[in-house]
Amino acid sequence: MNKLKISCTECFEKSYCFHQLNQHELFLTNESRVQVHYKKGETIAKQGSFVTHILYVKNGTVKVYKEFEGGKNSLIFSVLPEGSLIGLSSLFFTDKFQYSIAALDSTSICAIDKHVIEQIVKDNSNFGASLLESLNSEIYSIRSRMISLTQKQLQGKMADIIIYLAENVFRQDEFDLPLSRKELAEFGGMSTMSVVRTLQHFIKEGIVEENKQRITIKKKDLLKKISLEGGFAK
Amino acid sequence: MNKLKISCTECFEKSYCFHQLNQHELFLTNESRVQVHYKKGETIAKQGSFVTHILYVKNGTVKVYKEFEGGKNSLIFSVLPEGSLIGLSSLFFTDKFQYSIAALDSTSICAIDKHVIEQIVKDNSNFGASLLESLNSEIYSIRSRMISLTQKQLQGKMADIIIYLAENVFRQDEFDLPLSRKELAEFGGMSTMSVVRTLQHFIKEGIVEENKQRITIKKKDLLKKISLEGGFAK
DNA sequence: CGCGAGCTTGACGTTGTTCAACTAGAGTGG
DNA sequence: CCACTCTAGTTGAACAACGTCAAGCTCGCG
Repeated sequence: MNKLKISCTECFEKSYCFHQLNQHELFLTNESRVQVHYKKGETIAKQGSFVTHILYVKNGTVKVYKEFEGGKNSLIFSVLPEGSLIGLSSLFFTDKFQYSIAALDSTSICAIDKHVIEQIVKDNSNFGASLLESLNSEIYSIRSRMISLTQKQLQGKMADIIIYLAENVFRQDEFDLPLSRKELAEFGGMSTMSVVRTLQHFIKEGIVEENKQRITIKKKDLLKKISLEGGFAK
Repeated sequence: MNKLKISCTECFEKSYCFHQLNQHELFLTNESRVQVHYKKGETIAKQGSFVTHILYVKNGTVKVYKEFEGGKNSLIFSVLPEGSLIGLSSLFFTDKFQYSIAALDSTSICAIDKHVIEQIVKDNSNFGASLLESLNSEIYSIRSRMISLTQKQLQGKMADIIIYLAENVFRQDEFDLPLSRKELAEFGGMSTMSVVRTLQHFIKEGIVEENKQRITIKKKDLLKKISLEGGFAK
């Protein structure tokens, strides 16, 4: 039991929100906690099903996405690295997942009972405040993506995606791309073909390199410039 | 003083979050409260300036929008009716407005000191919980708009805008349109010309009527169908 | 009565998608 | 170890959607 508690404490080191919890509260979350492992590509949560738990990405990478009728295309809202919490946006709001979640890599998830979290919010207002901060950061991020998707041309969107992955997900300019061309398209609100062409263009220009799955950003300044100018570069 | 307190209580009747406040807390908000009136078209807050207050729309209608370099075009994130709170998404997060706010109608705003609100969050966790609910509702709404703007064609987007205004802003199928064609375009992520054409098409089909500024939805089912099918109707 | 801003319309150009054919590489079974 | 297949990626050409340009219109207002 004590061992579990320590484990839970370590688990939350990467998540700022949980720094607000005291020992007792960590004990409660730990009590209600279940850890599950997913392989690349597996569905973690399905849009429409019940949200009984808040999910913590212990390690791995996941995508949050909306599925549409017909089943073919989707819209990926976010790609999240380890240390992320999923489902906060259902707190006090809905008991159904509005979106689906899938593993992009081999991924470990800790599931914590949603009611336990909601109860802690009511007991510990600092925790609530830090959740507010976290959600506001999420709102800011969604709106930024919305600007990218609605105001920019292909090259600008593509640049934004690469910058997003480098800065928010992997935190370095070289990383293994966990998304297929099709998924990149669903992330950028464009067609698969356009992703291919735009990426190919970036590679030919020496802006990025691709080696197997490994992406290296070679000209970050130029990439940022393309992002700003929406793709009208030159 | 007592009179002011009553006024503040009434003022918040439309805003669910403030139901959580006790008499003392309502007194505090009231103490720090300033009421300002804006004419149609006036800027209430400017992107980049300091957020010192949370704004409550006492009456009127406002738009929240992102301005871009060059100054010509913008992206309207939301159109908010009376009873809305603006600036919640800056709580515990940023001290600058990320976006601008302007009056679409003759509008009265109550400004409440942000630090007072943040303090109340720390004292009253029910208030925090209800803010979480409110923000989560906002996240849901932003994502819905994101889907509309990225996945649908002109007709689908236009249908979504009309439905949004009817259901979320005016709460009836007949209302005075507070947005110019240009603003509708900025709301739908499309060009002014496309707004004109699409609206005109809807009018010719008898889906909506326009009389002066007054919009009347005549075939709501068809409008919803167009929204669902993304504009590929028929 | 004339002016100007917002609205409308058509013709045209650009951007990005679709379709279809082709290629490369990974996994499978003989 | 080699076909064999299957999927993901690539490429070009035709096409559709949407934006841009330019001109004319309407209506409120001085």
